Amino acid sequence: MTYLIFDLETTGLSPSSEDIIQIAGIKVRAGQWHQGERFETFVRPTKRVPSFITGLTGIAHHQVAGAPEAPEALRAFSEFAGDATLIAHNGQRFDMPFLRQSCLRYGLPVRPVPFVDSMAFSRKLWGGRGGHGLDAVISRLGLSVEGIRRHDARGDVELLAQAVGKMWHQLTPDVLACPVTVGEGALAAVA
DNA sequence: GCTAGGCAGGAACCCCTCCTCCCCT
Repeated sequence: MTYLIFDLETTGLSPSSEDIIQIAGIKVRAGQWHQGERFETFVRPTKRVPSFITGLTGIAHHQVAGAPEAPEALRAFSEFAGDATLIAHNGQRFDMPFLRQSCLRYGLPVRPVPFVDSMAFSRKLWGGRGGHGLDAVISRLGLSVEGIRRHDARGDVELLAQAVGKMWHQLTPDVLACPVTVGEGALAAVA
C-alpha cells in the first residue's frame, strides 16, 4: 500500500474564502517512512499573502506570485498522488475540505481518494490525554525539529511522515494493515 | 498588533441535538 503524506499552507483558515499557497507531499510505502518520492509546489493565490501568514509560514507574496495557478497545481498534485492513500494532520477538517473546495471553485471535476487523518493515530495511542496537534505529537514522540522549518509544508510533511511511521509502529507491527480507519477524500480528477 | 470557519467528540439522553473545544493556516 502506498501512502502520500501531505500538507497545505494557505492564506487563512476558511476554505471558502482563502487560497492554497503551498502543497508538499512525500509518497511512501507503508513501513518505509524515511524514504519517499517528494512533491512540492507553491501556488499562486488570488490575493496578497497576509503578513501574519508570512510571519507564520515564512512564505512571502513574491515567492508565490509567479507560481502555478491553483488548477494546474491541483492537477499536478493529483497526478503525483496516483492511487496512494492520502494522510494529513487534521486533514479531515482542514486539508481535505480545502482541496475539495478549491476544485469546486475552479470547476475542476474531482475523484474520490482513500484518506486517513493522522490525528486518529494520536487519539488511538493517547486517547484524551493532552492535545493531538502536530506539535504535541512531535513532542511526545521525541522527534527532532532541528533544521526543519515548521509551518513550511515541506518541513511539516517531513515531520509528519516520521510521526506517522512511529505511531503506526507503536499501534501495530503489521506494516500492511492500517491501524486507523481509512475514510474518503477528493482530489482533482486527472485525464 | 491582530483575526477567523467549521468539524469531531463528548454530554446528556435515548437517538438525536446541542455545546465546547480542538486544530489547521
